[in-house]
Amino acid sequence: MMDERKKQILESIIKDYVETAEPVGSRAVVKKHALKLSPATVRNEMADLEEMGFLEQPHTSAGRIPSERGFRYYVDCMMEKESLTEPEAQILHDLLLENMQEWSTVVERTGHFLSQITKYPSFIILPPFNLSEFRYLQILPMEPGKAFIFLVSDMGTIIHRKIDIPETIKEEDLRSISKVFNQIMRNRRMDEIRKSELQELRDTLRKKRRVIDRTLEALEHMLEESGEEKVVISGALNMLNEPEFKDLERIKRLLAVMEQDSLWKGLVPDSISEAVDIRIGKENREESLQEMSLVFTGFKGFGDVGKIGLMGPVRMEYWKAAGAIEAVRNIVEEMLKRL
Amino acid sequence: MMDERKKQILESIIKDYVETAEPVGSRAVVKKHALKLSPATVRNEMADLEEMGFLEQPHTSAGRIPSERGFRYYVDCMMEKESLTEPEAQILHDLLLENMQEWSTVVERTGHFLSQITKYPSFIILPPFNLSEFRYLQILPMEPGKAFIFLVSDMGTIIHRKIDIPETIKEEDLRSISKVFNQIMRNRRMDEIRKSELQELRDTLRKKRRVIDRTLEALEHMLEESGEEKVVISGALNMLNEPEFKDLERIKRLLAVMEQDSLWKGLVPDSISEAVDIRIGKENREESLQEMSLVFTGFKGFGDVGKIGLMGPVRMEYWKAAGAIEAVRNIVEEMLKRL
DNA sequence: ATTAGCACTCAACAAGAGAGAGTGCTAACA
DNA sequence: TGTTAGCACTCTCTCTTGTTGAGTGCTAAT
Repeated sequence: MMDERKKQILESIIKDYVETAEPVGSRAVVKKHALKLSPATVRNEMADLEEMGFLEQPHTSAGRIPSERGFRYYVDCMMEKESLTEPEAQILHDLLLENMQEWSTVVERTGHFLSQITKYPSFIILPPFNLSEFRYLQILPMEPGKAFIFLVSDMGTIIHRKIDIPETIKEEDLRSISKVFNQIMRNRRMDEIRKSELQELRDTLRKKRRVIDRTLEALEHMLEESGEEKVVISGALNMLNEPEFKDLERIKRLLAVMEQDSLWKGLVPDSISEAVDIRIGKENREESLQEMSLVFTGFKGFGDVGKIGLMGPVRMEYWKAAGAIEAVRNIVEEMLKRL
Repeated sequence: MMDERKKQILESIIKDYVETAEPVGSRAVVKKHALKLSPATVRNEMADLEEMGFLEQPHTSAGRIPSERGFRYYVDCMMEKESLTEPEAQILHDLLLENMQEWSTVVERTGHFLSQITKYPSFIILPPFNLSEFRYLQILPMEPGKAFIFLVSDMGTIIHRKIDIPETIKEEDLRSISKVFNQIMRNRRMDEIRKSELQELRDTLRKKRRVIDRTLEALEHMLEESGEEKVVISGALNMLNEPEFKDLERIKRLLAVMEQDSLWKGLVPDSISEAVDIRIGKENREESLQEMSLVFTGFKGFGDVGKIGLMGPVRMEYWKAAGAIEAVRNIVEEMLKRL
């Protein structure tokens, strides 16, 4: 059914179409790839491929373009990921393993890197904070009557919040309160720390009621607030260079999609890991994503998985994107392990 | 030269043009404002206004549109700021004075609010951290061999950094080190803390050399890094609804401008305060901003001034924008004072 | 000083005429 | 039987042309 020659022709058409964004005709296929066939033969094959659903015609007398099913077949059965070039890999390496002080800058740079080398917008979805491990809580006095609570996770992420405290309380007291909190909570996963336990704490430290109440309040608040995945999109502008987004309505839709965090958060974590997941056009559940493709994968870290990926038009260089994503995933995971 | 009637006509044209984005003709001016004049008379006046440089014609036989000078004249001599409506003011009030736990969310919400009610993208430029007052430094031990430095400013902004420490050192020691740092640095402005003083510190605490060296290193690093203004842009998408940005090239330029932080940082702080500053089209120094207008003002806070503003097409509702900016500036300043 | 009238200009839109690219089919060919 | 040349046909794209309508500037009348 799908003999070698058909494959070759399909590949030709895909490569050509991805590059030019124009329907490709039988003549072009022969020329570009120096086939020892006449256009007429290729036409017959193309008719077959169309019947199989791998190609389609925008109108009777244009060339063919690959259908989404065509891309899917190519991706599944023929594609080979294109790994990063030597210099690209080097840059990535330097970028991440060099100066990894702040987690937020790492994310920023990684996203930047991805969109730079692929020319597609990248997205990174960080897992919710409350699934990480708790490491440390500290209450620090500030000006009279005020204190800061710091909550530190294993990854070095920090959230903090201001609370009111009685002016009479001493730094010593705050320290001992912190200590008790820490005994219970140290190295627990954030989402395991349930309200019942917090209640228990409240009993243990009955004496310093005021401070403790405030702390617990703040803590609950922090845990709630932080239970959100964070979405970082980089290089959104790249998408505007793709000819499919030359019309205003689409651009608006596209940019609206990118601003809508909730949409990304719902991205199913299909990929248990390892594999790079590819969603082509209508394969995306979310309607607003159905005019583009996603290439993404999960990465282990933070005790949970985050997601990292690229988006592009359906006509995207899946091989390059998949290669880049894979490389970045590996290095990020390695980095997180070392930490 | 600029009699009452001319003003009235100029205003008509501006209002009309701002609303429709179409050149407005003599007929329209008469109709819309029920003037007791014939189109012909208005035409004569318009010819005068054009000669004065306040109007221009896209081509011989279209209506007139206000020139940038025309807008400038209007803004300077005729415009009245339009204050927020009662419900708008209420929302703003609730938004800011309600839940002001985290400074970053305040900024986010303020920007959001501005762009929501005006339909223009808003920008907020936060002053560099190192111009705020220093409040507190704390070194906290983490896992063996690691510690966190926290640096807290008067505004509650926090920066932190991980450092390596000898495993042998005790929490006690860290605390005493923190204490010495605090004695020197407490309530100083960040930019006053010079390297010479840090050197002095190093001498005082000669014993715990290793930790102190690391701390100082990190501190220097933090002070350097934090010396940046931060730019937050909100509601960028709104701009795409303006008909002047219906063409792709402009959109790209526009979005590129918004991504380019450095550009905003260079925005001269012309406004000593109080006044709302308006830059119309080519009045902007930066070339990439010359196809749009800015309405902004400084706000005192953080011991320095930040900037807050709106951007729009030259054909923008300056009256509304100026009113909104003023209102927001006032309430933000009040908020910062209370803190 | 204002206005009516009129010829003139120019962008925007629609219709029509090629041009060009690509197809599908048929018949010839190896 | 698979491949190829030839050819009529289809459809988009582009360029041209004509038409319409809004708006102007000028002149002469009020």
